[in-house]
Amino acid sequence: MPEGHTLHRLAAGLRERFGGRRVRADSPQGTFAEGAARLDGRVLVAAEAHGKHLLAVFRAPAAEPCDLTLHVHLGLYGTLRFGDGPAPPPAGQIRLRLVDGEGPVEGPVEHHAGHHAELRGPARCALVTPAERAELHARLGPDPLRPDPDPEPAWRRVATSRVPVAALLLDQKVVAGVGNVYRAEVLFRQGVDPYRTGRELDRATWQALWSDLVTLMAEGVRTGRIDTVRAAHTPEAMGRPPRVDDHGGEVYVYRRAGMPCHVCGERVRTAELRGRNLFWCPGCQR
DNA sequence: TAAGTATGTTAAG
DNA sequence: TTAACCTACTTAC
Repeated sequence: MPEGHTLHRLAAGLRERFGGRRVRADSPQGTFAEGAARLDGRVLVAAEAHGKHLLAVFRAPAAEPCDLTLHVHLGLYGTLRFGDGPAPPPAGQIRLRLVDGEGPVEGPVEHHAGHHAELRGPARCALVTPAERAELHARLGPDPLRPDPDPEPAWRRVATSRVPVAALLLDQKVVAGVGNVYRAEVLFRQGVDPYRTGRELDRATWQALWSDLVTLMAEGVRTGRIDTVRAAHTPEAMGRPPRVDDHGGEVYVYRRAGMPCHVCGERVRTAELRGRNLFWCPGCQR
C-alpha cells in the first residue's frame, strides 16, 4: 500500500534494522547489480522518506570519497519487505537485497543471522548524487509526515489553481505523499466536493484538509493501515450491523462505489479523473 | 489456474 | 492521452 505513510514506515524500518550496521547488498534479479556492488559492505547511516520517495544514505568506507544515497520509489506495485534471520535463497525477482552484515567495520563482511530486506518491482531504484537528491526535494511539495512541514507553498499553488482539488491533492509537487485513498477520504471527511477548483477553496477549508492529512497520515504510520472512519460513524454508533471492509482499513468512500454512504446513506459515486479512480459521496460533499 | 485490478510515475506520442 | 513498468492480491472459472 504505497502511499506516503508506507514509505515513512519503511524508512523507520531501515533505520531500526540496519542503522549503524554494515550491510551486504546484492541484486539477485540483476538489473541493479552495479549499484548493489557499490553499496555492499557500507554502513547505513540515515533513511528518510519525502512523500512516496525513500532515501537511504550509506557511509563512504575509508578508501572512498563519498557517501552514497539510494533512491527508491515503489510505484504502483513495488514492495520492500523485511525479514528476520538469515536471508532465504532468492525467490522471484529481487531487485535489491540487503542483509545485516556483522564483523568489524574495516574487516571482511560476513553474512549474519540478523535482518534482511527484499525490494521487488520498484519504479525506481538508483544511486543519486547530492545534486539529484536536492532536485528531488525541491520538486516535491510539503509532506504532512515530515517534521515541521511548511504548508504555505501548497496553499500558494492551490489558491490560484483552476484544477480540481482532487487532482491537486494527488499532484506531488503540491503535497507529497497523498495517494488515492487519502485523497478520497480527506475530501469526504471535510465535506469538500472533489471537483471544486483550488481557487474556489477558501483558506480555512484548505487548512482543514491539510490538518486532517497530518492527523490521518500520522495514524497510518503508527498502524500501517488507512483508517479514516470517525468513532461517531462506526456501525455501532450509527445503530447498524457491523461492517466488513476489505481494503486494509475502515474507510468512508474509497472503492465503495454504489454502496450507501456510512453517514447519509446516498450511494457513493465514482468517476475517472486524470486516469485515476475518484470516489465521493454527493450527499456529504458539496 | 487464469484474469482482472491496484494505494503511482515517467516517457513516448 | 496512452503505454509501460511487471508485483500482489482478489475474484471468476
